[in-house]
Amino acid sequence: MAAAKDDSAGEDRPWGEVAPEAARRLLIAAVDAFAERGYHATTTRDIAGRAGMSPAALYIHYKTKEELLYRISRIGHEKAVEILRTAAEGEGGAAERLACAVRSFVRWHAGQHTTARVVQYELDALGAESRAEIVTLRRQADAQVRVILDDGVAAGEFDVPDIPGTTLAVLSLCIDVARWFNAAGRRTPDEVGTLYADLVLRMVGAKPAGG
Amino acid sequence: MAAAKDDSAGEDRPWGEVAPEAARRLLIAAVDAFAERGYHATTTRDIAGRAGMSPAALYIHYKTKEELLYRISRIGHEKAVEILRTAAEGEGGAAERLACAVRSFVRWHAGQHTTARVVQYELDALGAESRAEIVTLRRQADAQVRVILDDGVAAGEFDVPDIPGTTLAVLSLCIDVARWFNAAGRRTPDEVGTLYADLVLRMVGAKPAGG
DNA sequence: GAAAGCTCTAAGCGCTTGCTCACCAGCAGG
DNA sequence: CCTGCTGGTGAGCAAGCGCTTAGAGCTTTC
Repeated sequence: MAAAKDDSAGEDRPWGEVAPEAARRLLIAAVDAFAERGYHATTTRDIAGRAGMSPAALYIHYKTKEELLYRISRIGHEKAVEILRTAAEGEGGAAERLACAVRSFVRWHAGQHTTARVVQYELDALGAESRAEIVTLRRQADAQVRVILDDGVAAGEFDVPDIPGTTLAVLSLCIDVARWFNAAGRRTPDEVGTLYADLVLRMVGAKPAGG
Repeated sequence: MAAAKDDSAGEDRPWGEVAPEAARRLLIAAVDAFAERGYHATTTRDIAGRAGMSPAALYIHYKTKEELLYRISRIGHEKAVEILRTAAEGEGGAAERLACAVRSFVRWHAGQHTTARVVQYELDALGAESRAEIVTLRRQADAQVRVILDDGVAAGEFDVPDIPGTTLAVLSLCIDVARWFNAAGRRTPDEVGTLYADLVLRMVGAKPAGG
């Protein structure tokens, strides 16, 4: 059980790619605020305040409040697609790749649940153009899981009567982790990932060993 | 497969219990608006407008905008608990009851997805007291599913290593239907309910027939 | 060492928000 | 015909919103 490359959810640090330090601080502040209170309930004053700056400073680095959300959403979705692609293109049987995909995807949604919450639930606060762009990324994520299921069924490893429906369910299950995680706080992201990988293998009727 | 009483998601009409006609119209308008744009992005003028009334009329029937959300959330959660309890207390084996619970819970989340979206995703727009009250209802919903899983494991019908975790996953899967349903619109609530009931039975390792 | 360029701030503009208040139509009871 | 009640309206208030603008401090450039 070490074929499909696993780790990819843990990067150096969450928002390293955001360029000027002040812009990065603002973006992180925005993620926290959006996750905590929602996009519309968050004020630009709140974001700037959390970043230790005046309200006007925000507009030096971002044109609008919405651009902040867009940036967050875009980077987050790219990360999500990357996680799933890494798993889908990994080595090993379909079951291993599916387990790996679910494990790392869930681990990300749990560990970075504040980011994930913004990414997954504030999508329609975006304008039409930005949203369309993000939806494209989302479809790429779907496709990764779909491919694994197709492979598994073709290889006789899985028993899945409804592949599109099951794809949807698997992704849905993983995504919803962002909603409830840390409400109780009893489980680690790793534990949830392992549990969910097991549940999903059962959902697709994976043969316990070798197929 | 007719033991556990099934239907309970379809009532006479959605908000029949809301007393004066104008209050009901306002509440329905609020559900639509909250589901469409989110609680914070919805204005009282928008709600009143959808109900064909002036902004001030809202305050004859509800003290604040938050009270509207509270009323919606309360009634919705009561409905959810009722659906799960009906299934949990039905006759038949654990597998039948679990399938029934998932089927009717999912059918509600899909069919009434606009209500369900408000109920499930706008919870923390509520004040502390209201939220606490709703959280109690939510725990009751959890308990219903938990009981079915306990029964199934005790009877040897299910194979579930982690009962609390699986309970969480089952509910999570059902709830997230409210998020994605009708985005595409290819499936009926019934179809999704049936698919999900099957997936959940696999998750708990239910013996295909008789146990 | 003055000019130019960034980053950031204090102050505030125009607008929208949740909510209120003075008032009014329709309809019962006498 | 007046009275009182219920359920509605139009106008508008105080507060808070996203965002702008004039200018201050600090480097960098020549």
